[in-house]
Amino acid sequence: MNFNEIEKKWQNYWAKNKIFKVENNSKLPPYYILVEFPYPSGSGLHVGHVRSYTAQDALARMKRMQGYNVLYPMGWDAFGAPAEQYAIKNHIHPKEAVKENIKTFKGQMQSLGFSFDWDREFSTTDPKYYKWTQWQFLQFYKHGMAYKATVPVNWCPTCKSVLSNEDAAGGVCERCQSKVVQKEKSQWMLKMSDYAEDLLTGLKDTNFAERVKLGQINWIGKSIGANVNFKIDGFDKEFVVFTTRCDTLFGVTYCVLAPEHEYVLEITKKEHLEEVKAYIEKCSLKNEMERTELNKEKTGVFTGAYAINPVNGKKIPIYISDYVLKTYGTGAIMAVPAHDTRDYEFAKKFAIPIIQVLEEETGTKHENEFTKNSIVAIVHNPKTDKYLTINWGKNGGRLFIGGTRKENENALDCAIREILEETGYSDVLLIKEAFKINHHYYAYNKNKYFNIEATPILFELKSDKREKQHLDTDENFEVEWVDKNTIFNEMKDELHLKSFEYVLNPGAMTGDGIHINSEFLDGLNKEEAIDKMINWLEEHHCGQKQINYKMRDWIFSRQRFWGEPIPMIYCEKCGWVPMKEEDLPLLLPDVAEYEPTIDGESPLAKISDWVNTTCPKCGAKAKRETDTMPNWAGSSWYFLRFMDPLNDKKFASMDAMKYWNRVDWYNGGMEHTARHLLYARFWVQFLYNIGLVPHKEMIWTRVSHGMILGSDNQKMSKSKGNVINPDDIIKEYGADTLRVYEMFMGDYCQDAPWSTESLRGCKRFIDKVIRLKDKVIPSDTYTKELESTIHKSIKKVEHDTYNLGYNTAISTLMILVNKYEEQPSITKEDYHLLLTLLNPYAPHITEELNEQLGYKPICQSKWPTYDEAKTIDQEITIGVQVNGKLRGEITLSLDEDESSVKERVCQLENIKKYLTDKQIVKFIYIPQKIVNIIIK
RNA sequence: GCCUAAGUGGCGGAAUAGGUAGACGCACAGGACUUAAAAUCCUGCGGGUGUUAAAGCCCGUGCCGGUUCAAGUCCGGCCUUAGGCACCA
Repeated sequence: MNFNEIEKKWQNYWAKNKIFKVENNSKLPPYYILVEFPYPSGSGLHVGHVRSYTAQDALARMKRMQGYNVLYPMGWDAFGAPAEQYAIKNHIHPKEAVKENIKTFKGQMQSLGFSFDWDREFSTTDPKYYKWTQWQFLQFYKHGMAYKATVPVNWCPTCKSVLSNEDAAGGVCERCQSKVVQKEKSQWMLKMSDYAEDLLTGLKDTNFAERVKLGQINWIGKSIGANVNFKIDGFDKEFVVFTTRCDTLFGVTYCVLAPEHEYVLEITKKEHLEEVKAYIEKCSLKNEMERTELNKEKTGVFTGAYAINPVNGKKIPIYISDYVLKTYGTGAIMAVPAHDTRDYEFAKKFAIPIIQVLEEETGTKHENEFTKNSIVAIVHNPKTDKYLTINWGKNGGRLFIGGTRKENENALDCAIREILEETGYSDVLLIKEAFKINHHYYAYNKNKYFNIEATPILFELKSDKREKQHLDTDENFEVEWVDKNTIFNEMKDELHLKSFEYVLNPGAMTGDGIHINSEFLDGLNKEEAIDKMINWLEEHHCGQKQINYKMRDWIFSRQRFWGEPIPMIYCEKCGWVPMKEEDLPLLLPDVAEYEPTIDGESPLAKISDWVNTTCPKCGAKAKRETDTMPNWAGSSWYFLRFMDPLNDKKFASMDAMKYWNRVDWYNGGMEHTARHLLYARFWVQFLYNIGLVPHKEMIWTRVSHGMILGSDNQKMSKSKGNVINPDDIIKEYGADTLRVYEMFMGDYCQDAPWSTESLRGCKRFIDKVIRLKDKVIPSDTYTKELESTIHKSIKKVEHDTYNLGYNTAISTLMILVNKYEEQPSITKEDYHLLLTLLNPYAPHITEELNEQLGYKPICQSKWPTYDEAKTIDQEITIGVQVNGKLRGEITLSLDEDESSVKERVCQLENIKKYLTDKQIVKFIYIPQKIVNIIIK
């Protein structure tokens, strides 16, 4: 019998006997394994799907054998743009296309032997399913969580269509290459922002990987700060800015409004109006990512208007610039160029003043410090690219020129004077003055602690003109020109090094420090100053503490045909009225045209029979909402439906959900770990709050798998011709080989390129397993020589299958097979054990061989147990190092004490020669790990 | 640009909590079996040095630096690649 027949045979056995069908009221402990249900595209199952389904299938099969009631369901996420595009192109109804694709997908999945409970299958496009998606939308609406709002969207004027940022990349429509504009559109929104805090705190009730949690945290983007009110000079108006750095308010030198800010045109002075309008026009062509790119040249225009800084009454200019977004914060910012990178660049470009209000602190603070102002002068010679230093040798090392400012002397004069006095150079040109540094140090010659405010100043040497130095008697140093590397290698002084860094890398000072030029904040650090400033703002009624989230409300409308219709009706008199729940589902009409209308409305808008209806409230003529839901809607709660898929009274009964408890293990692609997961959690939390699900978090562990790339290390795509079709592989090598290979190919969480050669290696492995059958002798115990290996293998395969170590589980099995091969014969029990361990990965061939031995089917048997005592070796070989270098190895018994180990180690030939004439400083023995002898 | 990962032989990748780097597999080379090929089996396989052969020695986990008796693993800085960045799903 060939492998294709064997596979068919067992697939039929599983299906006929409903082996994988699960009941909701089992006495066995429940275990819910979920893989993201696929989007059934026209191109069929991808080898990437096979990877994650196999991995979770192995887990499901093992868990079942371990006595769990395992729910491992599968369904179809079939609404969305690709199906619609496919339908338009091929002149076939999306419903038909989806039906066909599902058939293909399901057939492929069955040919791989996945142990899904097919009795729970559904598609998001089934009216019986989307009825509940619509019903849940109505709950959002009824609880004030769904509302209409006008939001900007990418709009292609040629295609008359809304575009994603991806399709509008570079400001050009992907399909027709015309310029994309931003257009305001009225859309249904879900108030996800209300759940920002809950979505953050809920993470502690999950077992998501740390990086998955971080993804969620960053998407939510919580920042604590303040809203500050700025009055507009000459207007009876004020605007609000959100800032996380209200401690820097004294350093504000301008403000920026988003180009779309409502006040812009009103406050702009006549002579600036034209320029401002042109700028707004230009911004409307850019999408958000282009606007906020940090390394792009800053642009903006002055409005001619001024705002009043509430802390000191200073007038500051108001600009508009595209780096400020209307959708984040309040759509307006205060700019502190000294302490914000983007503001710094903007200020430099527009020659706006920069006021330092925070000084970085270096050195260590001490009691009874003397204070003074000083400079660090750095002189660069452009001809030689060297810097002027003074070298104190042993008495202080290499430094730049430093000095104390005399009374009424400014930093620049001081620096020039000190350069002359200490080095004699007199012809220097000021390049720049960097931010001041607050430095603490101890002066040995004066036996005093100092706290100085130092200004780093960069000069360029104009000529070699040099006068006589004016040195004090204790100033005993060499004047030396050195290059950059020498400075980094030899200069140890923190202040001088920091000064060098400041003058070399211009930019804002964004770190912590102590405040200066800030009246009541002077001397405080960042955190203290933020608290104090918030209090001050609240006391003076010009601002208050504010928590801000980057996460925005969910735009829930799509102007497309192939999605769940939004069950809302617009009545001239009553406004938006929800459909009656008993009238659900609101079915998608059968039509032949799915193209959007010329004004960008959903195709549904053209179907007047469908659109025109009556108001559920007053009975007057009314119109249906013609937008549909996004693809994310159906996938936000499907895992709940799997718990109770046939329920026609509820989306899922509380009893069923309580039995299954939650998703124990959720597997999906890396690309879904941020958004899909967040939407699903939001949806569940809402349902929880209105009492419809048992937990606030219904997903416990989330795992993300890596992609399978083409053999050229590129993403598989038709155009690159590197696509592998699982059907071809199954036909030529068998489903078991494909499954084993995909589990063996690499770290499950990392991308891995396809290799047909490696696949053949896995085929050879399976052939070896088959050949082992010829060595089987009848006996019901393990072969003595294999016992330890067998127990270790059970332990490792079990552990690895549960901990994403599928590749090492397979390699353990390969090692086990190699060990079996070394034996002259193996027992029936040895062989049965191997087949059982391999079964989750290669379920068909193992069942077949197992049956030939006369055992009952593995899928109806128990997982083997191991004896911990038999997994521990009585002797272990460890490495012996001398001074950390491996010089030999030694085999020790577990209970050997350190002195005996030491004695034996020192007798080793290769160790002895290192020990002669040397003294053992330290003898390190870490049992079961290493011996390290430190000698001198 | 921002966020999150990853970088180890010719290749895919192993390495529990810092303890013998390269498990397992692929490719390759040599040999056995065969009229021959395939299949199978045996041996070798990071680089250098050394030797009749070996032992041994030196270097080696993207780059630069640090901590430690000991670093692929921890810390600081950089480079490269991949994924996400709100209408692809």
